[in-house]
Amino acid sequence: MPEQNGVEVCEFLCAHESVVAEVRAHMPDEDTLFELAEFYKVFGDSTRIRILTVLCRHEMCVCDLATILSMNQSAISHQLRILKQARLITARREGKQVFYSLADDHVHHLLDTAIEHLAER
Amino acid sequence: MPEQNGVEVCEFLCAHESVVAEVRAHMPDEDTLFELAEFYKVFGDSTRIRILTVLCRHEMCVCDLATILSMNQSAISHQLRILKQARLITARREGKQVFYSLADDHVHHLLDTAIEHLAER
DNA sequence: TAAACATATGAACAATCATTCATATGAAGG
DNA sequence: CCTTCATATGAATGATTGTTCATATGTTTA
Repeated sequence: MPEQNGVEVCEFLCAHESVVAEVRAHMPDEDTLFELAEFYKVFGDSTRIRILTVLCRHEMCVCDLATILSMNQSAISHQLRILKQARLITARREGKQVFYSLADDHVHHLLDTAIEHLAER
Repeated sequence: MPEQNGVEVCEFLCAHESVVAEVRAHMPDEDTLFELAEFYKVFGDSTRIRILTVLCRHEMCVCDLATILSMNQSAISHQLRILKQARLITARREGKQVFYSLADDHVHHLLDTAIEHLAER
């Protein structure tokens, strides 16, 4: 049994009191952790990952994205909106078309390392 | 209008053919991108992020986690299973209790940088 | 071995979310 | 202006998922 200041067994809910207290004191605030989860959630969809991967190579208009990913225009537009709200991509209108690209090098780098990481597995 | 090998307007679905062809040729395969999305999906839930944040500081048994996060034991157990399947955490049984901890330093580092990154915003 | 305790798990439910369909907005060209 | 084309968006739908409840598994102790 690991001892933590002599407290080793459950009290009410089996709490190792001192450890619980210590961890609680150092927890980042709820809002930050929620935001963090929301940020990851955006990456947690294969359509959005595919869009980002494409934009990693080249800026792209909506219908080209739809062609490449074999999905209809509406679905792509909806996902682009989510990516834009998360500030991962930016839009540039040129006549009738709208060209999307990665928001900054940081997103680019984030994607590159993620793909590398997967390749290593 | 940006020109791509002279093709600048939509054909069937407004495709800038050469760019589409070039991007298609360099796309990582679907399975890899799907896996990547699945990986991020695990981080895309605030309960799981909170669990990981706690384990970042200290290994922890299930009921202590439940206490800290003010959730019932079953909910925690379900989420721990998901984190374990994703190889983000490992379990160590000690008598009646099971202690969970981060799988390796890589996960630890990944979390630290993520929280840092959010703080900067 | 029976009881108590910590954890795991299956089923059910509610909530969230991605996609589709229909339609609206906004720009270019006749 | 009216039409055509590219994109955006609201509503509806089907699928996925987090949590809860009830219960099972596995371990210790009386």
